[in-house]
Amino acid sequence: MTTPADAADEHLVFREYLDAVGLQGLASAEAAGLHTSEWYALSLITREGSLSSGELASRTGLTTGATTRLIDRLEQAGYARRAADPNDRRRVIVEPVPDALDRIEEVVGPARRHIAEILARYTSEQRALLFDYFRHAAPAFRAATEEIRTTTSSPGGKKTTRARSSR
Amino acid sequence: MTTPADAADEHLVFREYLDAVGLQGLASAEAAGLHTSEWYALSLITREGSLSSGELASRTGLTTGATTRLIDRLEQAGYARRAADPNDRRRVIVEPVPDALDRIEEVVGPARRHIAEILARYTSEQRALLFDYFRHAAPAFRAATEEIRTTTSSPGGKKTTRARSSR
DNA sequence: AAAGTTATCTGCATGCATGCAGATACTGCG
DNA sequence: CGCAGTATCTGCATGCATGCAGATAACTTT
Repeated sequence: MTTPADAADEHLVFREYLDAVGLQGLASAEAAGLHTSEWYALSLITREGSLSSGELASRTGLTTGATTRLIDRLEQAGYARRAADPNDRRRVIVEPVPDALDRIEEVVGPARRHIAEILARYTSEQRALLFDYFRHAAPAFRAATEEIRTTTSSPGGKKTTRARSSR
Repeated sequence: MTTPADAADEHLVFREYLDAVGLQGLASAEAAGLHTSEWYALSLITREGSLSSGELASRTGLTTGATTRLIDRLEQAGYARRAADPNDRRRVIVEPVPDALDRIEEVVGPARRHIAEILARYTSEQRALLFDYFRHAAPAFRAATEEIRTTTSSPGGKKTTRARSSR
């Protein structure tokens, strides 16, 4: 039965929470040597298992050229690797390097430890509820991310540096 | 009574949650036209109320020169403004522009809406618990951020472009 | 009031992600 | 087999955040 004052408070609390988590993510990414595009791409190929270069381009919203360089960086950093598509030798399949995810786990370590301390003060039932929230919130955040990205980026359509059919 | 299997599951769930939230933050920042340093700086001055240019430099880990440009960008984007320090006319005090925070609220809107849907499915008591978590987790994430930043950045000490006293 | 110290700003250079356009390699259809 | 379409890569150019070092202004001490 939240009173209006509580509602405003909840608003602020959530705002600060988002800010803090986002900042932590940013710091982790920086520590891992990952920029926005790289993190996004790595998250994509990790969740999908693997993606072709072109698919990665359209999902990230980058041109195919920029995506090639993006894959170069991910590969050089050891987070991903190129593989050949047996059915179509033009295509390049990008997949995450398993060990690399452990390296990311390292940079996320501080956050995990600090949060573990917080979680330790709750009962098992309460923890279960929190993890239930985490489980449901993750897709919600991903949906929000997509919404933001599609709203922001020009809907005109990506230049994909395709062979110019005109002429 | 979490079984080992559950523990591993919790690990993964939390990992995905962090990834999703971080990505959302990244997308929001991009939509707001804020880069890492800018977001961090804006978060700092918002929480502190105001900060001098030099303090901002040391807190962000940037040189004073880079901080000047950082403030330029924040000011031009309308997120912050410069104010004079009445006690020391050399100093520049940076403070957030109140209205600007509303603009950030906009880009965070999608996340807030999606999460609101999730939260709506819990009881008041459960929501209270979740917000209790948010309240405690925010400082924990900030601590983790500091830990990551200080661990990563070279501990040698920042070049602050100060008058080189040494010779 | 002169000298030294401190706070911020500015010019220059660098590194880097990205877009664009052409190049290359491969597929599939006729 | 040849040709059109497709997937990825590469060279060039651009924009931008940052570091570095000097410049400027203001405070502090004696």
